[in-house]
Amino acid sequence: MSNIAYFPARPDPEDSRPGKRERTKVANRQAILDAARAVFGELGYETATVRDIIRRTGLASGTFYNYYKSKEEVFDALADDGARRFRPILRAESDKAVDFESFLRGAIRAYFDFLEGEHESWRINRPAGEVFPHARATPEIVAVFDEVRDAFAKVLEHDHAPAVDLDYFTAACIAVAREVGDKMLERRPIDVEGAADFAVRMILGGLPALPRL
Amino acid sequence: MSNIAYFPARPDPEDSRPGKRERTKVANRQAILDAARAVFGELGYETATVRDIIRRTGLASGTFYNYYKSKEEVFDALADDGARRFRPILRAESDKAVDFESFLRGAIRAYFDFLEGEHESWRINRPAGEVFPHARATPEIVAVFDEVRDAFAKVLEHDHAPAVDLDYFTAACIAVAREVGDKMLERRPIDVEGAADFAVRMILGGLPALPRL
DNA sequence: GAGGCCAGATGACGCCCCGTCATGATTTCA
DNA sequence: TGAAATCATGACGGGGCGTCATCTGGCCTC
Repeated sequence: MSNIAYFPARPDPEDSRPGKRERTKVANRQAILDAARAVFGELGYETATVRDIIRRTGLASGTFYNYYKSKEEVFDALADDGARRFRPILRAESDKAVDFESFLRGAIRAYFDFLEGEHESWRINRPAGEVFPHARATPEIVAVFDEVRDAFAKVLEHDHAPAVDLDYFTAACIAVAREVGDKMLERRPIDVEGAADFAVRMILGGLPALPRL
Repeated sequence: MSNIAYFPARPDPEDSRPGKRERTKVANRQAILDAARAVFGELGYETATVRDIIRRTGLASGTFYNYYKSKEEVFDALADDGARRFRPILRAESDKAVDFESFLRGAIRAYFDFLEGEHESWRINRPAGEVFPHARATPEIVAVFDEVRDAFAKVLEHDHAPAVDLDYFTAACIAVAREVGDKMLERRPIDVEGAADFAVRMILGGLPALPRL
């Protein structure tokens, strides 16, 4: 019975983690998010139920509602999460860009790379014809949109480009990126470079033709 | 008791309409469609229930299922209906177009006019934040997309324009039109001409810059 | 380390919507 | 006119939803 390392319940003194209470809360929230991603991937958003999600976590049904109000809210949280992870990437592109073209190319390339990565964790075994609702305007998503518009404004001004309708232009660019990105994911092999080139050229060519304000 | 006009149950001999059975069927189907449009407009797609729709028609709940399998199917029917009404308009533009620019301008202008018209019958009193699911790929919608792509192919070839990635290009054009169209509807006053000009110029400018196949 | 407190996990419950189906009413046909 | 076909009806079983009274166990105080 020497004093070898055997510390049944001794708390680690340098463990400055929050208490167990807080930790399980974080873990539960994450577990629900993970389960939701899997269930949405397998059953599709429409078919999936709150019970399907919570069942996969092993938690009780009531527990779900301690974290999210509804299936819709978990979905938004997932979308928000994606936007939150993408934001710094976008910001980096915006910082290193020297003109509109380099920013646009960098941002679209980054978005398509991001799409390809995310793609894996979502499109698992989705029933044919099932479709995700278009992501709603969660705070983070709105922030990304705003950031794109602001970056456009800044870079275009720096280029001494003529003023255009920024709202229309931003919306149109995001629409092109989203749609071409979607189509890109449906092709085999996935050609990020080609798709990005297409979107960039289309936008870049369209810009000088736009009506001036 | 002369033979004045008193024909209790005499069928109109020159009435070549289908039998009563068929007529009420058509009427019911239409009533459900109308009710659905109104209910979706007032409550939003998510909130609305099959019962909300059928209640407005005065029919029994079971009757709904003699016509549509679900709320989703009525929604698709409404979307399909819109596409079916738009198709001849698009076709007319395609027929009278002499080159890509005139076709594009005509088609987008027609779409935006159509949007502005439809707008009225839908966006009545929608709760804030509520959103319609993106229209699913119903047969008529797919047909419209195909028609756009085919018209693009025909007109571009006629212009001796260099070959581009038609799938990407069509998707991108539709995306631009849809997004700019949406934004157009949010502005007051609604400026169809301005929005159409924006979309047309953007696409027209982008086209020559696209990568050649 | 004993005791009390309270955040939060639990799952049974009532509610409502869903889709079905046996029934009856009405039209059509012979 | 009577039989058959069609279809509107609304009651019903099933199931997901969101709540809530209850309980569990972490945390804090002495």
